Amino acid sequence: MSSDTARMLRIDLDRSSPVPLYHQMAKAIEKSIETGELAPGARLENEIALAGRLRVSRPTARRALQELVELGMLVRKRGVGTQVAPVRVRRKVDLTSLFDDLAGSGRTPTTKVLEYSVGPGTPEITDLLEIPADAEVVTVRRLRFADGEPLALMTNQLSLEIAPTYDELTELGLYAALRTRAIEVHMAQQHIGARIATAAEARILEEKPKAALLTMERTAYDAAGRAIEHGVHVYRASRYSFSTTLFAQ
Amino acid sequence: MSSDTARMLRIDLDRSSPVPLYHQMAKAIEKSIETGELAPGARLENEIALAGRLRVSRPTARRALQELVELGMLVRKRGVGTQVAPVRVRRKVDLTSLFDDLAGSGRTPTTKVLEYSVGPGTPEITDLLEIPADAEVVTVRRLRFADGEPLALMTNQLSLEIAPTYDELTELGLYAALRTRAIEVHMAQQHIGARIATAAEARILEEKPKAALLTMERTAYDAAGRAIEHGVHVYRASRYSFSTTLFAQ
DNA sequence: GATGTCAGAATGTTAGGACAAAGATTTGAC
DNA sequence: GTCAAATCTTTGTCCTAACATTCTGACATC
Repeated sequence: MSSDTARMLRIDLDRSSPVPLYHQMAKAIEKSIETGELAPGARLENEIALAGRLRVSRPTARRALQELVELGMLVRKRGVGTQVAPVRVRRKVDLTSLFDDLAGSGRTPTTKVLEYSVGPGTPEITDLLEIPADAEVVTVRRLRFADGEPLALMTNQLSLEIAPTYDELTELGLYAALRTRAIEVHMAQQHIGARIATAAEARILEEKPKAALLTMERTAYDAAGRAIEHGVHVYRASRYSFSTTLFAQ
Repeated sequence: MSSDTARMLRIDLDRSSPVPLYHQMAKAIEKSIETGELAPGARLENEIALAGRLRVSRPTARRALQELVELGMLVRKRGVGTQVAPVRVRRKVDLTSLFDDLAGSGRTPTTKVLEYSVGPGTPEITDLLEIPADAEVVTVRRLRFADGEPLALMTNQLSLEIAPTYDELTELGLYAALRTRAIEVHMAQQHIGARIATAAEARILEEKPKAALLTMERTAYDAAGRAIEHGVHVYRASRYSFSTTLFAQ
């Protein structure tokens, strides 16, 4: 009954590292789970034994386990112990992964910049970006391809002050270009909807006239709550859909 | 300089309550933030002073503050202190709120059950629900209205063993009915897309022929990772869109 | 006047201990 | 044999204490 007995993990801690001990522990256990050394349902040692064996205090061991509970990888019950959570329950939180999930799914993303213009913003956009009404706004329109096939038409607007240059934009993605300027997106609000393609959109996206499009409107903010960017994206519904994993509470 | 001085919050702790002290503290501070007593950017006392004043240990105070940091309501910096986060950065994580956000937005949701049938499931659905291939499956088709106007057509399939009765379903929502049977949805995987309405869908939803529909396919799981329910929903894109708030990392 | 150094202030990490609460198991009474 | 009480195991809460790290600002130096 190997699934019934607690598993003794081999964990090496580097006490001279600046990485906290609890995080080293958490990463080591996480790795054991991902490699399958710890199967779903497997019981871990109790925290006192674990702490004793690794020569750390119980709070340190607890914090490591807690970190994994919050990631959904472990489940703990009083009087029972700590078990590895079932696979499906442990996906990480839906991050602001933009388009580059394409690369992750083995497709090759490319981009064509259709427009890069600077000018005064409409009242709507200066309001959304929380900049003065007379401030200059950069408008970027890009066509995104996957394996050479058009997939999405994206219009983004940013304050001129933080906007990447045309060259930066073509070489990196928008968010990657912003990151080189130390602008990090921390949070975004999105609205996802659908509508029929206009004639121009259908032509650009190589879709049939009046095809269904998936639309996404996003405003991104940095950690201080300042608006960074507003985007209106339309995707070919025949080729693309959003996948998310949601958690209760 | 009231925004420069640390704010002394009045916090009452009930030490005879079964609610942990750190959680009582966190809730009290959260309330102060929500009522505006603590404005965004306001500095809190340092954790040692806070702990001393409330007669709790520093770890307890830290844990309370940490809870609020994870909710995005506080920002802490070493050598600086603890500040209230800007408003927009602190929305809670997108929960599995299903349709009942309608009620929250002031519209009146009603439901008409179009179909409630029991029978053997297709291989696809028994596979998704992880039940034996010859198991019986309940199929429910419902039409959802907001303020009397059709909004969505939802088809849900569940194992017969856990399926609510017809009566339960009409009185409560699907998830509420499941909850009365102690079945809690913990996680769901969703795919959101778009397509053109079929003639039948357009008629039922009172849309124009070939209107754009927003589609959502969802499989819901309980905390143990068991599949509970699979649903295929189509929404009138002219009347409905999904709103989400995403966080990096 | 610009720059480097240092002290103070605040949070971050880690230790070790005591007791409480909840679930599982064993024991005991009937 | 069955049910309830007692016990054990395990995690949850809370405490005190010490040291490390980082940011800020003041001071001194060049």
